[in-house]
Amino acid sequence: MMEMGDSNQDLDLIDILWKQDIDLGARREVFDYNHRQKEHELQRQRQLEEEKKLHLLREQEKALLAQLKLDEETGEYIPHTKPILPPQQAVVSIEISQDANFTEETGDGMSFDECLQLLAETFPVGETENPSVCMELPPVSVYPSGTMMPSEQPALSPAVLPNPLTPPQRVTPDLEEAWMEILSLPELQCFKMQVDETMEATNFPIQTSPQVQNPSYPNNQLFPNTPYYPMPSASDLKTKNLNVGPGEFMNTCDGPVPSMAPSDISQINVEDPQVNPNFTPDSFCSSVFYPDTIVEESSSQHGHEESENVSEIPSKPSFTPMDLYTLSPEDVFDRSKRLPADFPDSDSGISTHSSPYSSSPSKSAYGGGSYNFSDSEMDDLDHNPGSAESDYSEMFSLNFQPEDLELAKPESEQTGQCKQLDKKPKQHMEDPAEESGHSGTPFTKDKPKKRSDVRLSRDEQRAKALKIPFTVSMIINLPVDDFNEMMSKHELNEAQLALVRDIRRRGKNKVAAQNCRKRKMENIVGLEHELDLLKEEKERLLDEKSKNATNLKEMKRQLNSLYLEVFGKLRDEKGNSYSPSEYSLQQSTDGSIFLVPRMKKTFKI
DNA sequence: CCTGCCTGTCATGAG
DNA sequence: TACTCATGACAGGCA
Repeated sequence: MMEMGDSNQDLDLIDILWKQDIDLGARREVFDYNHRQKEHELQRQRQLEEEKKLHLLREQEKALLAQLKLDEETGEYIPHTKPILPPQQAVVSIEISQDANFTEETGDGMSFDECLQLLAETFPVGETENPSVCMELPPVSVYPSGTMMPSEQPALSPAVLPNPLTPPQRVTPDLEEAWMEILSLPELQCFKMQVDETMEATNFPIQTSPQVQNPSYPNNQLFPNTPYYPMPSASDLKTKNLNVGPGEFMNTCDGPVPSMAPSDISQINVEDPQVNPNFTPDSFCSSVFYPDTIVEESSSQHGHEESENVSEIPSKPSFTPMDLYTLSPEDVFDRSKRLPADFPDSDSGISTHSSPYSSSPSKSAYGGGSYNFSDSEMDDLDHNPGSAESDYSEMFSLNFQPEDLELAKPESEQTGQCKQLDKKPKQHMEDPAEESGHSGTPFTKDKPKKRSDVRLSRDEQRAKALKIPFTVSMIINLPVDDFNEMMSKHELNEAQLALVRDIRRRGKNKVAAQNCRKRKMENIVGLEHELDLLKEEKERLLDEKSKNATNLKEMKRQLNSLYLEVFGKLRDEKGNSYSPSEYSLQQSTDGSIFLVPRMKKTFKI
């Protein structure tokens, strides 16, 4: 019912517009011809309206009967036991429901074929012999092929179209309005809605900003609202924008979708997903760098290990025999207390197990007693005056008391004490000459002492050999100022100074190397994780691209069908249809629709 | 004995 | 300028 009213209003409006065209000087014969068609059209519309009214009445009767119950005794229809609406109200409700259904159909739920069918029903003329489509569709202007507007021309304004021979018959504004109304009818709106839905379903960014639209194609003024497809070739885009005939629709799937529809359709701006700058930047960027978990783990690990160091730093040096050997107790205590606060080695955490803090004291007690001078650098010491070894056994008392060790070691180290104890025979095995009759077989299954421990002991032994009055841990880990202060308190010769500097350098470099390797491993792990994320992202994007391509193809197919449908309804003044191979529909900047001949190479003025 | 891994050390450049 | 740190390269130990 409402549809009928709208259609009638539209037809009346078109009629009025045509009458205005008469005033504007439209040719008489055209009007008369169209007027006859118009009357015929109105007659058909009335017939359809009557049929629909009859159908509606029948539906109402059915509905009423459905709400009544046949009284078997009297043979009469009586209302149902359940409350029902009064007949008049029921009719209204039925109408509403039907309207609702119709609205649904013309809305989102309407298929494209239904839209076309509605279009055909609303404009049934011009199907075969009836060329009265000119009544509904504006008498499109026919441009000579030579005036096909190349993209270089500023605009498709008929006023500036240069052809004195056959000046383009500009569609009058009223006719334009009628044309726009036709294109904006619900029958065509459904197509727009379908296009919108398709766009939304494909997650295409819809841009309406004029600055963004067609930024690289300033000459594309023939279709200013043409959806912007960042396609590889701009020139290709230009040419295809000018030729929007139906033949190109299916052949230009990679090209722009021509916009011969009203601007509301053409406002859709489709960007190539591959070029889409909005392509999940956040997630991607967040995945580019190390995951937070890794960073947190690393930092927490560092913090934890630093705390371990903090816990163990104060206790270690104070009970080292070297300290007792050279430093006064209060001096050692003060330095040890100061260590955790201003300990500069922020990356020392990685080497908890092998850092001088953990290894130096115990190794001094155990490994130090092994006299393992296998390192070539220690050869000189080996050949050196036995004072070194004697002093060593003297200072790092072989009669070491376990209680002292436990006091000197942090709890974390104490747990591995047995392991450390087991390493001692291994050192003896490494140097059979030093074996004192102990059988190494019972300890062979135990893990031998680490090289770092051996190296530490070497440095310690060297320091001991040169009578360096500091612990290796202090030499390595003291801040520069404290280290210099400590050095200044003792008169050291060149050899001692060089050794102290080497010990400090090697110790710090060892920790640095450990941290460097740890970071390298973390980088590898992080990159592997990032690689996995990127693979997943690639998979997802490929899937999305495939879906988008499918949707775009379907959309172009529908657009092509609609184009052909609309084009097929166009008639010239004689009622003949235009050939899609010779003409094409184009839209100018102001939304006007033109029927433009296709470019012919052999054009002559 | 060979090989791969781990670790320490050196050299070097950057801060 | 000295120092510290990071890192590649090399070598030794070990399974």
